[in-house]
Amino acid sequence: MSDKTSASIKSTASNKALGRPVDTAKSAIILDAARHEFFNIGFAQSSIESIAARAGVSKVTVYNRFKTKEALFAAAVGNECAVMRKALSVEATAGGSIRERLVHFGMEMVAFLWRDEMVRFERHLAVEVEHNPEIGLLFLDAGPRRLHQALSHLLDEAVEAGELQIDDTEQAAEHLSGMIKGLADLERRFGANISQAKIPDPKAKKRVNSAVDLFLKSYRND
Amino acid sequence: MSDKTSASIKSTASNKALGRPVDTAKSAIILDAARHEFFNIGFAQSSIESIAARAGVSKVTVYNRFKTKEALFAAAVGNECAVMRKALSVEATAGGSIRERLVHFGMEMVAFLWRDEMVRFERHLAVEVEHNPEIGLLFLDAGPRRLHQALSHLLDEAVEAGELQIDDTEQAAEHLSGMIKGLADLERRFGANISQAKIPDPKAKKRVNSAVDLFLKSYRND
DNA sequence: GTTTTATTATACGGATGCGTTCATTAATGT
DNA sequence: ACATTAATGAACGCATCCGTATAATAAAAC
Repeated sequence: MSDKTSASIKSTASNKALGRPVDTAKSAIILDAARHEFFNIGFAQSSIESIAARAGVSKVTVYNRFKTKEALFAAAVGNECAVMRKALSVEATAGGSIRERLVHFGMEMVAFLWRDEMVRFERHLAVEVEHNPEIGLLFLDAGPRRLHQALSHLLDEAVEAGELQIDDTEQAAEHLSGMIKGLADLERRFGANISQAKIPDPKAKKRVNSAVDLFLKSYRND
Repeated sequence: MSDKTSASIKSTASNKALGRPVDTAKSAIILDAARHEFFNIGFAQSSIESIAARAGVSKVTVYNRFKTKEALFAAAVGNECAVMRKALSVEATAGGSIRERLVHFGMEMVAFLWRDEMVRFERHLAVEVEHNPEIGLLFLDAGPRRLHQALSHLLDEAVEAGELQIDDTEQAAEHLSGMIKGLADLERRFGANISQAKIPDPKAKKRVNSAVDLFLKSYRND
């Protein structure tokens, strides 16, 4: 992807490229501007010109880094997914009782999903998946599947520690995360503007707690 | 909405309107064509001209019935929601054991949600909600909230019949439907093309059954 | 200075599409 | 026949925007 540094095969041992060097910082700035436009007003409504303007960059520069508008969109999605990966990898659930750990996981998950940017990202991404299925898989691998693995792993550890008794931890993880999202997930995606209340979802605490209750009532080892 | 029949206040007792009558069938045809375009390729990608062509109608006729493109979209959404209401009202869950009834409900729900048209409808609707929150509420009232009420009602009846013991049936309904959708809901929205397998979701049966199992393990009255 | 490359500003060709206008034709009544 | 309204077809003004091209400027090495 970045083989522009070794410009010519016949070049001498001098690694330095000739002429004005590429401003590497600009790519990230462009991607950030693209993220802002694409996931706030959508792919079709966004224009390369406005993205370039927001990035403080010429339109031609954008085209020099990204072949086409769709390529820029795909790159922006990839970038967001990379950010998501990082955010989800820090999420090492701390100690406490199994109930506390599960509730903590659930509340973290809700807080993560109910963010305004996340809602908009999901919305605009879902539409473009129809036109470009790869970006959908990119997101699934970076977000949901990763979260699911993390929860499954948490359950596995609890099973090994003798706290829970579960045959199929992956199935159990799917059930728990499904309950945590619940009907509220639809309200999140189709309901009135999200970012009006400070708390992402006022009923989240109750929902997560009762979900964990129901979960533990069956799986707790006692 | 249809006060064009009583054209003039000063008109005589003759109810019949003057001149060529409006072809009332055309509105439905236009809405159907609009549905096809809007929910397959999206609002921005759809053009009034192509919708009119698909409907076998002049572009001007479309503008005569619907003031603007956005109004046409909103009307198409309303129409789809009306269809959804009808489809969901027929869903009188038949008899059988409580387990059978819940599994039946779950499988019907999955079959309904996993349809290709439903997936695309959700996708394209969710994006436009950002620009027009009303249509989101229209959908929520016609679909998810209605489904939730139906399930809650089913649970209420089972509680009254002594089959289940539940404090908060609405919360319980939310948990059950959440488990039924599970992680697969995300695969549905962001995964590879849906309509390749005949069965909507190959793991649906297992997921629904285990969800009902977990549900009944806590709430069954025995 | 010169050379080389990156970047900008500007303009262009080509296409699309909304919403409107106008003249014409079609379908009803009287 | 006539009057009246619906609907069509075609064109228009206006705007947006992708992707490209061109001339000028900026930043580095020599």
